[in-house]
Amino acid sequence: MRLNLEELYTRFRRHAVRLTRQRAAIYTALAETTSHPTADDLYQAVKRQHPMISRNTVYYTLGVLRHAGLVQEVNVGHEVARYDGNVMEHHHLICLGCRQIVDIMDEALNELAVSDRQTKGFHILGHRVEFHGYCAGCQ
Amino acid sequence: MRLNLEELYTRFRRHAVRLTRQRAAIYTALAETTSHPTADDLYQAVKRQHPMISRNTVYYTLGVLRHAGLVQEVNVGHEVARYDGNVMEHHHLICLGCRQIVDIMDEALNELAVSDRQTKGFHILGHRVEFHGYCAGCQ
DNA sequence: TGGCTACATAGGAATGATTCCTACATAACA
DNA sequence: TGTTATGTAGGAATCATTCCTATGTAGCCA
Repeated sequence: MRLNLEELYTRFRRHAVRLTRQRAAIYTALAETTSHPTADDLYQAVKRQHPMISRNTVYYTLGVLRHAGLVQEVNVGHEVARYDGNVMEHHHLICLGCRQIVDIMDEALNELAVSDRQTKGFHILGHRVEFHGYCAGCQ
Repeated sequence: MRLNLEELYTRFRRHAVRLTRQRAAIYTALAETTSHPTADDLYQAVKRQHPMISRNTVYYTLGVLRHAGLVQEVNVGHEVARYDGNVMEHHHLICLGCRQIVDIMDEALNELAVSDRQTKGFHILGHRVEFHGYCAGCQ
């Protein structure tokens, strides 16, 4: 997905996030990939255009974007945090071989619920599903 | 669930894990709670009986038990790793307030599958579901 | 359009869970 | 009971992430 400046400006404005060159670069890098990069992947990518950018800015920005709902954090087990520019409700396939993460858009999964007997008095707001296995290349 | 020594001995034997005082203490502490403690929680608990135990032993032992399938790691977002002595197939409720984790045993969740259109060539071996919300106390 | 001000950034230091290293101890088997 | 492979303690190292702070700048207002 290619993003132009107006679109970027509108999105940030809508979520009350101040737009800077660094933020534009970080968000664009993330929104244009489906590979669920780590903070450091993004730092390395953005550094090509912004050699002076600091890792701290990347972390701080990801935090801001996440709070604003422009970005999601995806965690595979206890590994390094990875990020997802796709904020529509969706779930993940995780390859146990190459650790790649693939999005699944599936209405049935989105509508999943726990049986009342099992909610243990919780007020449930959302859920996450991850499937583990081996991708075509790793089988 | 109370564990006696014979039972412990049988379980470890069955999974080809060498039994030591430290391992017995760590595994027992974990198997007798449903609170999904962290490695440090277990270290603190076990230290009462074994003042000389090292944190390293706790980490190393949890690794061994996990590989042997006697213990599971549970990860909530990007927080500290937590452990679960319940190795039957099950899923989790997570409280966004107090961060407690509650087990859900639910056949329907265990049998969840992705629609074929969505497997993207993956050979799927298992899945995890976590529900997020607020527990009775935190609402 | 220029100036103000609250918020961003860079860069380095600090944190803290986890892992690594290694000398000593001990469970399990013969 | 002795041997040996494996476990343990303790301290050092790692490394993703967060904290600190001086300087820079986006966005608003006159």
